[in-house]
Amino acid sequence: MARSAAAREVAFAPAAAVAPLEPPAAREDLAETLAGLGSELRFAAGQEIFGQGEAAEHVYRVLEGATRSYRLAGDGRRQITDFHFPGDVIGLEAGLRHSRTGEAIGPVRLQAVRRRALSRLAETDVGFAAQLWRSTVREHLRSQDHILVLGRQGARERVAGFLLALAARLDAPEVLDLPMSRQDIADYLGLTIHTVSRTFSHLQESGAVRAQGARRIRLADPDALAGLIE
Amino acid sequence: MARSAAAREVAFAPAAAVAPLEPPAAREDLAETLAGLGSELRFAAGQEIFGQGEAAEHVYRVLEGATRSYRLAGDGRRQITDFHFPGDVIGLEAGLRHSRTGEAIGPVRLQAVRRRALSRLAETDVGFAAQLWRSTVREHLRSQDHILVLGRQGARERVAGFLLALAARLDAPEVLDLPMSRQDIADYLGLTIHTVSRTFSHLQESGAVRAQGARRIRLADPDALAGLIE
DNA sequence: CGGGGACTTGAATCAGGTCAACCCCAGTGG
DNA sequence: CCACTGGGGTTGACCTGATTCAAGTCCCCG
Repeated sequence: MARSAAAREVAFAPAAAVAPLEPPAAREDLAETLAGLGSELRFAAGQEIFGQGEAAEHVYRVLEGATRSYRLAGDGRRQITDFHFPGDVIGLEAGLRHSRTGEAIGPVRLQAVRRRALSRLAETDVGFAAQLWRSTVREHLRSQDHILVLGRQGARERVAGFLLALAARLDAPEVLDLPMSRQDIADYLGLTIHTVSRTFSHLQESGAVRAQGARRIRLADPDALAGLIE
Repeated sequence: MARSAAAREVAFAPAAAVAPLEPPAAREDLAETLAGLGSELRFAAGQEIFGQGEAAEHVYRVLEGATRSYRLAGDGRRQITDFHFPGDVIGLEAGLRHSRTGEAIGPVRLQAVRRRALSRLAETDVGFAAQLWRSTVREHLRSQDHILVLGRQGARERVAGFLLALAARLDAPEVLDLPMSRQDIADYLGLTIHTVSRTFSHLQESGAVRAQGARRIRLADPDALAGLIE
């Protein structure tokens, strides 16, 4: 998404260059606001944090580790909708129930905040309500990007884009430590584990990437990766 | 989505059967609230209502006709993210700019509401802020469904699911009048126009569907269609 | 050091895309 | 009234990229 982000820069133009359309109020982040609230929790690798269909009683802020959110189709097919990292807020719902399942990828440290507390805050504090809304909108924009990827890109583009997006998100300009398995990546990108693996190999052969074990990827030539997209 | 909706019924269980987790306050619809505001507009077939990257100065409520929202990839590839029908609110953004382009499919009648008016309302009326949020969440849930379709379903499933969803949305239990072209459907489902056309033919051969011209589809056997999904 | 899950790789297969021809029909103008 | 035109849609033949099936190899953990 380094590239996708660059594309968006063009499409939406730097904010600074545009006359402000509204006061930059309530611009702080939801995660910040949550920082003081709630209690700390730990989950081991693979444990479920919340389940699709369960009552949504908490919201979680990721403190350490990584998580995945997914939906299951009627048969067993799994579609991972997103990965989450420290600073992200997960499990936020407007309805009564969780629309997806959240799981720890590795060991995870979380901060759990009662949904009730949020509701009450939102009812009195307009700025907080705006934060909730913005947070959902941001998630929605990420989903739209995801739709574009799944609807229109080939395997090369998907994997290259995934690596760049992850690097941007983890602030890892050089070496990327993937917390998730190949199967996770496949279920996120709408591919099979085989195609993902093969594509990694191709990227390595082409010199765009150098692997040090399956989970440690050096982005040797980010421009080459970016060139594969579109 | 008649089927997808049925699936959700299972996953999330009927709300009535569950102890209420929060008071059913502010449950009314955003579109209702907007009803009084703003002025009426008309667009001809194919006209752009708002463009990706433009300042988001209005929100629109569809009164009559159908619209499509899409994003363009770097090259020309188009991904339609959603279709909209009377009662839907389109062009709602939290940021300054539109993240997608909105176009009239056929002649459309809209009601335009200034974004400023919404912002002001949201700042004073907590219930309205909640409506904004819920509306975005609903959109986001639709996107998640879309992601599942694009990531995990084959052409048959996509087209069958599309027809059922459209029928449910238009309250057309029998005969479906498609406002959009085959190309639109293809760009929504992440397929080519050829595959969509072929798939329609297959559905017709199998008796699930009967076509009366390209745009008028009789859902002869909805259960058969539902059976194709998953 | 051994076992087993995670990962890789090859060969065969297939779904969907590409290329190309054609049909259908509404609108236009002679 | 009819021939022409052009856009939308359908259909066939072929091709290709991703899946499937089937062995392997690697390496992490006990």
